[in-house]
Parts: sequence; C-alpha cells; structure tokens
Amino acid sequence: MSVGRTHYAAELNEQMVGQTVTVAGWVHRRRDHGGLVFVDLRDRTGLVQIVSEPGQPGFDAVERVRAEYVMGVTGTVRPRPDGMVNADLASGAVEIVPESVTVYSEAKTPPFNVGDASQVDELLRLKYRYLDLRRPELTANLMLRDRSLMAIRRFFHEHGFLDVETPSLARSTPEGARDFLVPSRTQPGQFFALPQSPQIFKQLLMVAGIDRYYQIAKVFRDEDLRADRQPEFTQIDVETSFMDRESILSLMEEMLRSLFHEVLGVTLEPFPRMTWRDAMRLYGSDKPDLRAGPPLATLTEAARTLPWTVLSEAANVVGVVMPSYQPSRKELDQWVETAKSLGANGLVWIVRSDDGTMRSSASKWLGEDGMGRLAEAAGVKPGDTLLMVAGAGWAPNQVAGQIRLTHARESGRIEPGWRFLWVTEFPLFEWSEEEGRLTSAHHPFTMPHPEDIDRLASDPASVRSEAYDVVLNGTELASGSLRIYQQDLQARIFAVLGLSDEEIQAKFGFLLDAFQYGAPPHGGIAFGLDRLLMLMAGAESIRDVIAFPKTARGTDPLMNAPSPVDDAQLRDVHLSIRK
RNA sequence: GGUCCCGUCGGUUAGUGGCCUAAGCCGCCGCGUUGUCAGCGCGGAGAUCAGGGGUUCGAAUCCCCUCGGGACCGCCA
Repeated sequence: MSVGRTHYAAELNEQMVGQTVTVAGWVHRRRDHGGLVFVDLRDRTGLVQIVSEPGQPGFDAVERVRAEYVMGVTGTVRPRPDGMVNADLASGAVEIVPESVTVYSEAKTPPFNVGDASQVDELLRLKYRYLDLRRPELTANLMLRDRSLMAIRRFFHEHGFLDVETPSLARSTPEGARDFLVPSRTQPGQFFALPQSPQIFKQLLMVAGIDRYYQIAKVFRDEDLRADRQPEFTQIDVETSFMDRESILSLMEEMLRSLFHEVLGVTLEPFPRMTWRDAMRLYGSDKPDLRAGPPLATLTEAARTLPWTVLSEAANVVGVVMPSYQPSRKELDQWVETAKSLGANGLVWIVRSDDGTMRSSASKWLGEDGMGRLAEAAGVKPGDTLLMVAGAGWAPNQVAGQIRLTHARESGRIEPGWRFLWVTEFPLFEWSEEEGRLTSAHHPFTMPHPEDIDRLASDPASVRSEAYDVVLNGTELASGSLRIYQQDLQARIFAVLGLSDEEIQAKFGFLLDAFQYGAPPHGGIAFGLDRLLMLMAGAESIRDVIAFPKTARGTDPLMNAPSPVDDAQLRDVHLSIRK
C-alpha cells in the first residue's frame, strides 16, 4: 500500500487536464447512481470530485466507501462534460478518473455531519473536535491563524524585535487575575503560578538590554469565561526601550495595518485617538463601538433650567439619540425596564415624529418648551427618538452606552467596517470596594501622566496614566503602557497603593532590585491574539479560532479535563484533597 | 456568587395536559437508478422525551431539585 499525495484538491484545475495525480483525504460525500459513482474527496484545501464506472480500476473501492473513510486516489485529471462544471469548487472544472484507489481507513458513522455542522450543539462539536476541525469553516480559521502569525512574526523580525521565550512555571503575583497554581514536588508546600502575562519577564528583558522584545505567548487566568475569554489564551506580547509613547503607538498601528493588508487584503484607515474621559462621556465605555450609531449626548447643562428637578438637579444627564426610530409604547416601556435592570433609577423618553411634533414620558413636567430644548441640545431630528438617563458620575453614561449598543444590535444598525481606535489617558488608580483602597488600574509599574504627577499625593484618583488600549468594533484588543523606571517615582506609587516596604520587597523585590542596576525607559503592549483572530474571521466566539478550546465552565469535553488524580500523584506534590 | 435561555431518535426541528402507539427533514441500513455535486425514487430501522421527585384520573407538556450546555453581570483581558 503506497502512501502519498502529489496535489491538494484545490490545486486541481483545467491546467492539469491529462496529468496523472495522487490525491488523499476524507470522503466528504458519495453519490451513487448505480452504474456511475461520484465521491467528493476532502482535504484541508477543499474538495475534488472522483468519478468511477463499473469495470474501471478502483470502482469496487469507490462504491464501498462511506462518509469520512480515508482514501488515496491516483488517477487522470479530466475536464467535466459541458454544463457539469461546479463553480462553487476550486477544482470544479475537473474531476479525477481513478487508476488505483486505496482505502486507508474505514470510519464509523460520525456523530454529526461534517459537511453541514453549523447548527450542531457546541458541546458535541467540542467532544469530537477532530471532526469539527475537518469542517471547512474551522479549517479556514486555523489557516487564518497560521497566516496571521507568520505576518506578525515577519513584521516584528523585520523591525528588529527579538522573539524571547519566557517561563510558564513562574511566580504567583499579587495584582490582577486569579492564578493557576502548580504545586512543586521538589519544594514541598510551595507553588508555581502559570503566568497571567510575561509582564515582569519582559521588563527584566528591557533591563537586560534586549531593547525590542516580542513573543507569541500562552498565558493563563483563572477567572470565569465568556464568549471572548478562555482560561488559557495567546498574547502578542511586546516591550521596547528608548521609544516614546507616540512611537510605540504608531509602530503597533503599523503592525496591525500590515497584518490586515497581508492577510485580509484590507487597508486600514489611521486609528483615531480618544481619551478615556471622552470614551466614557461619548460612549459610556472604555471600549467604544464606533459602528453603533451616534455618540451619547451630554444634556446636563441643557437640563439645568428645566422646570423638573429630576433632570434639572441631576449631576449628570445623558441622552441616547436613536435616528429614524419610532418605537411603540411597549418598546418604550421595555427601554425603561432595560435601564432599570442596568441600575438606572428610570429613563425619560422623547419621541419626535416625522412631522416634528414631540411626545414624552415627562411631557407634563417638561412642556413643549422643555422637550424642545432637550431635543435641540441632543440633535434630535424629526423621526428620531431620544432616551435620557440621569444620575451621578459615569453611571448614566454607562447605562446609556449599553442602551446605544443594544439598540444598534437589535435593529441591525451596526455599520460594517473595521473601526479601530486608541483609548489613552486611563486613570492610574481605581477604587477597590473589595479591598477598601486604591489599586492600580493597569499594574503598579504604569507611568503616571507627566502633567498629573504632582497630584499623586494630594488627589491620586484624578491622576491619569500613560496607559493605552487598542479597541476594534467594541472589543478590547490590546492594552499597554509606558512603565516607571525611576525608583523614587515608583516609591511614590507604592505609597499611594498603601503597600508597606515589607510587602513591596516580598511581592516585587526582584524587579525593583533589577531596576537598581540600570533600567532604561521602556514601555509595551499585549494583544489578545485570539480576540483579534475572532474578529478577523467574523467568528461569534473565541472558541472558533482555537483548535482545542474549553467550555464556558472551563472544562475540556474531548480529554475530560480537569480530572481527579491518583493519591500517589498528590503525595508526590505534598497535597491532600480537603473533603 | 448572581440573572436569563436551553436539554425530545446519531444530527436538527415539531409537539405547550388526553387526538403521542411521539411527527418531519438530514444521516444510517436495504433495493433501484450512467452526470451528480444538499443526487434522486421506494422501503426499513432508530427516542428510558437529560436524571430524580411531585401535582393530576392522565405529564415530553405544569411545579421542585440535580446534572449538563450557552449568554450576560460580578470577576477578568
């Protein structure tokens, strides 16, 4: 039995007519006309049609195969008869007449049809992931991933970046996500942690003088899952020395631009910049989706002189303008419920009909004049609807932002396109209810904004940082910052965080020690590769661009992981299971 | 930790208190078919209705619990 292949299915076309070729793959479909039998043979590139008649070599084998049998066919490429060309296939102009056929493997009837599994329950697909991955859609996603990684690596290589691997067995660090722990056998009672990111290592590489580092790094976070979150995922991790923020941002933008051009053939517009404050004010989110209709309207000033204290005395009044939208009373009631479920006290609506007349849930308090002033301030045109949320702080923006997104999604008003943006000037600290103190919004090595450094002690909550995110279509794709490299500034940050010298030494001592031996100015960023690929592939979930993903509860139905282990294994690592 | 949705032949759907001895399509098995490509025609097999408990004369259907899957909030990136 010879094993081999001369061509992939998609490589066969009119140019090859008359040649003898060998193809190999899985039986996608078989169509038996009694005398004449067709088999669609599938490999990772696509399908090619095999045709055989009684008495010809290999007919018995072709007649006997079933779905997902593995076979090799050596035969002659011939053009299909007139009118029989299948334009849906790359090889649709030709077919193969076998000279010899080898059935390598038979196959049980698969639990779902590989040819059409789009509706199949995902749990079943994950359990038989090797079958699921045979589906052209998922094969295409894996190929997209491969091409993207090649393009990314080439970009960084050509720009002088060194790919350096960092350990997966690392140390538990206090800030950020919950760690996955690995018990040490040789050091009883002690644990490694799988890295949440190579953050410390890449900063140490800067101290080491590597200067430009990148890594396609697997990282681990033991938090609850989402459609765009897996417990292990892949980062494009980047760190540079002696580059200012502007240079880092434009280089990373160039990386994405070259990736999209090379892999998708798309030319990206320059990414707009938006401060975190503006993102919150205009979109109620630190990851605005620019495709979802007009930004939010701040109506606090316009409401100030209204004869209705609910709006006039509110610290913050925010409006969502819904263009060309005339909701029913029932829909309006649903928006009120939605706002309440998002934590708002209520929601005021103004509907402006096509003839310009207005009605409102608060018309008797606002009057024609009040409705007119609010509509004017929000830019409401005839035919539009305005929903308003009042409150304090960013809460009304966040509620209004959610409503804006929900409405755009439900009414199919998400505009097409790749709407990237940079969000900058994130707050340096955020208040942790859980811990009752300020914590680092990004991580404790994030550089404060130079204009705000003198407020570190007096008003730390107002201090902006040199942190930045890349957002694409409402998804956070990357996050990074300039890092602190001066010891005195770092000490002031730790003071705000309320960390004692002992804690600092215990948690970050090794990094601070390193910084005493000459730390360059440095900064970096990390991209969520899986999210990026999900968006590039047009997939609904990150799971569709990962070969072997976990379920929403963090299990692997294919390997049945996690699983119990033997007592002996537990003893080796000095653990016992608490009952 | 919380909220919501879902679980019926191998797959996917129908069924919302008696007409269910659970229906259709795909797949599977058999027979037929020489130009199909979601092949076609005829016939057949295939379901403890996720599991347990309850209500009822009667439960796939109503209620409760458990298990499993998914989305979201919290958390996290």
